[in-house]
Amino acid sequence: MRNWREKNQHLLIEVPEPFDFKVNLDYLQREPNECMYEIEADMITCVIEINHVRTLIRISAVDNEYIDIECLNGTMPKLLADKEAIVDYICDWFDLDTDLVPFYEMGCQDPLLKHPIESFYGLRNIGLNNLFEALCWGILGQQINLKYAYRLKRQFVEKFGDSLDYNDKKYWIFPSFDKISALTIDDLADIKMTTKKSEYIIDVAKLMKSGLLTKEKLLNFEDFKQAEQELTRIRGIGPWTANYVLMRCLRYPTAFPIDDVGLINAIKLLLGLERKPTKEEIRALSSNWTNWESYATFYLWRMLY
DNA sequence: AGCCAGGAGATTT
DNA sequence: AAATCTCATGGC
Repeated sequence: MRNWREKNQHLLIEVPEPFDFKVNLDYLQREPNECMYEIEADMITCVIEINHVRTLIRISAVDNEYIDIECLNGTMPKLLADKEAIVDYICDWFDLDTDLVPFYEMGCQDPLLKHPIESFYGLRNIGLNNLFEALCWGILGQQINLKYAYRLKRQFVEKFGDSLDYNDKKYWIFPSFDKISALTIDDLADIKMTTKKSEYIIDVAKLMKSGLLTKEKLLNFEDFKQAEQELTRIRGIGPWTANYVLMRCLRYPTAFPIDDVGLINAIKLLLGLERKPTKEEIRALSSNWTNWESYATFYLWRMLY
């Protein structure tokens, strides 16, 4: 676990090097319709669940040396284990335990990664800690533009999620698989995702409720290919969604959504191509990214959005 | 107005 | 196996 300490009801986590809080904050606030957290005055406010207790936290940075976590409403847990759980959550979310130096050493000589690395130096692969949320977000976002995907997510969250109120604002908690598993397609009808997507999301919720699909299980595979296979066996989860979730939630460094249009368009942009690169061309261009495919994808996406 | 969107499953060839 | 169709709505 990273070094951290408590001071005046705040938790202070030492950040790794390289890390740039502002760059990560810019990533988090790139979408105005994001509904899972609020960002104001360089502070992130959101709800996290620690041992089934909902805690409203505010995250900021102290001179880019510490990440500062304040528990609002006097919700700082008493137990050391719960404080550590908050620290763990933040380390996971901001991917603080990955040593980025080898990525930058590789990437600074890579024709595709050179520019993104210079532009977003200190950016981490910001995660989606909640597996159900990551799966829903992946399924819901298939084959639609991102703006619309964020609208669908907001509708889904505001209809089926809970929220905490603080200073006249609502802070949302992503709907639980427990709740969604009990729904029918009709319940999801006024959220305008396709009927198929509604089916897939309810089925995934049922699978998670059954206990057959857990983060622990997906993390315990030797090889990410096995985890990928475990996911793609599920209806509605193809290679793109599987790799997206393995990258953003399970954090397999070799996860690589190679068919992603964002990745394709970022490469097209960076190389100034008239047409989209083929899959074979992308394979060739990414051949030196071994064990950093996930980070490379994240940085290339950032060039577009 | 018309193509495209951070795809996947089903169907046809 | 590989190509094609369908889902379906909105962004630009």
